[in-house]
Amino acid sequence: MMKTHRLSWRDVRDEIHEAILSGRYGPGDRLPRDTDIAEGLNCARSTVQRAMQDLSDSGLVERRRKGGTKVRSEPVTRATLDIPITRREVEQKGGRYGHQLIHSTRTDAPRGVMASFELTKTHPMLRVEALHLSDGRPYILEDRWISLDTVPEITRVDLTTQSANEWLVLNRPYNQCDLRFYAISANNRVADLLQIETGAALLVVERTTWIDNAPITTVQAITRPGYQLVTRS
Amino acid sequence: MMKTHRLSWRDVRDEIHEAILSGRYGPGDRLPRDTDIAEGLNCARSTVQRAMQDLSDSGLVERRRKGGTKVRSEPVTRATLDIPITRREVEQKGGRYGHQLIHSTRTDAPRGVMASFELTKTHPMLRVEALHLSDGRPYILEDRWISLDTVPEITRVDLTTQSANEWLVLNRPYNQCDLRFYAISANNRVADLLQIETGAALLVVERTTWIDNAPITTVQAITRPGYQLVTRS
DNA sequence: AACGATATTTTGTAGCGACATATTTTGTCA
DNA sequence: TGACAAAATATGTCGCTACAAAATATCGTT
Repeated sequence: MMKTHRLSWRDVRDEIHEAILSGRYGPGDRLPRDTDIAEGLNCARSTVQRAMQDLSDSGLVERRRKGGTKVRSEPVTRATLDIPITRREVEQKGGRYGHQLIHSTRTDAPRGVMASFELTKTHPMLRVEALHLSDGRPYILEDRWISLDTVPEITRVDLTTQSANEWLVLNRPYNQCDLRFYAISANNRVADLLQIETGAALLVVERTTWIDNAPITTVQAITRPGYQLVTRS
Repeated sequence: MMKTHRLSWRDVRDEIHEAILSGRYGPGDRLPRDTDIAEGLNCARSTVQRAMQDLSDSGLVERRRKGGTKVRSEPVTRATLDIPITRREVEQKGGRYGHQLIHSTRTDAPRGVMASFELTKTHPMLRVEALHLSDGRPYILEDRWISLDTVPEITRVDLTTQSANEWLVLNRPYNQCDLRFYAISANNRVADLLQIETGAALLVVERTTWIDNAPITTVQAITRPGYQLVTRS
């Protein structure tokens, strides 16, 4: 007796995925309900559920209670990025990490920073500018604002020894994180600090983090020319 | 009788997350095994499993069979990006979408394209340059290479009517996708096509897709100045 | 026909049990 | 001591059941 190999939820997922790719179900179409698919494939509904959840997470289908499962009519490319702490990133690429504090100042949040945090009232902050180095050469220039209300102890940290990036990641984990990526032209000051030509195109990674809706930090990381962000495999 | 509210896996996840944030478990520490946590919280192991899986997906902990669950010693920021088809993106922002074919040529893949696909042999391709417009103004300039082996029917598609971007996404779904982001300075040709100043800093999104390891397309999308990529909320 | 209450349907989630699988630890033998 | 085999252990997965929650469909009333 041929013992038919038990289906894994990945198999089920790929089966459904395949059915969509092959055009059996087009954008906007409704798929059969989980129990029917389960019966058709001879597996448990929980297996179909897991498969569907995965397809839903990856943006291929949309599920609604009672409404059933539909193929997304406007497909999206959904990608996941890993952004490690900078020291780790440099070391992973085989460089020797270093960092350099440029200055650290107490001041209230300006307009742009308040907007990043969605704040309405003035908020005391520590502004820290620092340079991350790889093999002694400038790698990333960061302009960071840290909430003194949420992270008062930052004033007692020696930011010349440990970068604010590293101290925060290790000591102040966050709940919520917004990222944005864009390009800028190096102005004279940035070019000088990064030791590059004025006007060079640079990728900027802006990150804002909160814990339980309380602002922690927002940072604008200006990368050196040629820097690339790549999705994880 | 106090009806103790049944714990959801999200509650369990948050509980564990909290335990890590509060420092009860530091980077590199091993967490108790699932069954013990389940007993401690008075829920089923499957609930803890789901919670742990989520924490593992979000990069906070690492799990290994027999090895147990450990708090990641090198934390990462993990973010998810949605990249819609360009027409959709323009319309969502309230613009009127248009596109314009610049040229379309049959030719073998050059070095860079072969590298993107990890190809070793020459490969026939269709190179398509096109401009996406928002309210009649240049929005994204794309330089695309399409595999004629994998997608031969592209030669019969009228790319002046429908953009290659849209036709491919709707007709040739992919299995695997690599993305990379970087910044470039507009050269004369790019500046001319996008109607901007030479030397402006532009964000580039490069995307390469496969189906079952067969190359489909690779595209370099050069965005107009000020363009930002934002993580989904 | 319009509205609101109620029933129905479909997905979402929790619990339990059983096995599968990967990895480490231990044990055995040369 | 080293190499290999076997046992132990923690997570991973599947099936099943029961119930919860959300969205839609239905029906009765005005």
